[in-house]
Amino acid sequence: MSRTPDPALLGLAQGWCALSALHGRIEAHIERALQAAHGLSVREFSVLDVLSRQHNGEGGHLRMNEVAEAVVLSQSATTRLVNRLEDRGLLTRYLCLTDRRGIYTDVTEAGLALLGEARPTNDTALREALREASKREELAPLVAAVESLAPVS
Amino acid sequence: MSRTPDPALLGLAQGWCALSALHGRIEAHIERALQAAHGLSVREFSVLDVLSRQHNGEGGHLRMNEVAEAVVLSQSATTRLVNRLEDRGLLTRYLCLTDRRGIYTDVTEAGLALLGEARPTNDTALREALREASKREELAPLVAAVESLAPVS
DNA sequence: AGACAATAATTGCATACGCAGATACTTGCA
DNA sequence: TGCAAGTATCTGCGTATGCAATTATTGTCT
Repeated sequence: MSRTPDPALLGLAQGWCALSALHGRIEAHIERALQAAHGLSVREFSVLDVLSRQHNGEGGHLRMNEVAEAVVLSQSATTRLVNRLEDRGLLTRYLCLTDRRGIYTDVTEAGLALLGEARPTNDTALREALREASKREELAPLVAAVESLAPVS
Repeated sequence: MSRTPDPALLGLAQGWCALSALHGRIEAHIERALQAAHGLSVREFSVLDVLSRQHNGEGGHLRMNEVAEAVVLSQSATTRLVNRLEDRGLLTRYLCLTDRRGIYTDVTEAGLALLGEARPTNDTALREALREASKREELAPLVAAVESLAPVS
């Protein structure tokens, strides 16, 4: 009845399961920390972080759809997320001059300040979540993989 | 102005970012496939999968809160998720006889059948998503880590 | 037994999400 | 110029989520 069709495939499924579980645990933990301390959701923090990085080098600013892809969110959700941050004065919108379909965003001083405050909270919560997850047998190897991702360079 | 306080910490943040992005991409891809082919969400599939495994050995059935932890979901969301599956006739609820606070669930024949149909869809979509993600430089190492998670054993 | 804390599950509420359709702008081609 | 196709963003709608409060059951202590 219940056969094991493909061992390699079973491994893949387990890997995905572990990835999903680890992601869920970390996200929940950081979400609570950021929300309690700064009234920011994980995604809001993530967007501010991405936008602040792109602005740093004064290279090319990101269009809405590029932001959406960077944080893996639908375009509609990105629109509303940016709306929220704009309403709170954390960033500003402005149209692209050469193509008025495109919309750019700048993180304001207030946004950068909040981001700066929130970053330690985020990092601490991340470390805690990883430490907690590494206690679970099925998650430990993935935790190790994440920790060894960008070691030096 | 913008200093780099702790390189190790930066690595952690990048690792978490990659983990998050990879998870989001895989989930979105599988979600579309499962939804289109079987009207199942990723989480619904996940719950059916977990429950069917636990029932196999006829070991101990899972309580609601154990299910919630297994799929990393709040208890309220789990209640409603199980409600949906029960309404569709994919599983049944029954009270634990020795502790009437606890509630157990059995996957029905229909549930097992649907799960069996959906599993190949899930696996195929997972492979596609991983293959796609491995093309992205920042995700490739994590993809490799996931793929090498449960190789043999 | 009776009171009180602890545990399991559910429900009310506000919010964020994705999909599909609508709107605004640009580009290409006649 | 004028019109069709393509691209970027936003809006309407239904649904899933988490938190906090609620209900039901069990265990403990006197």
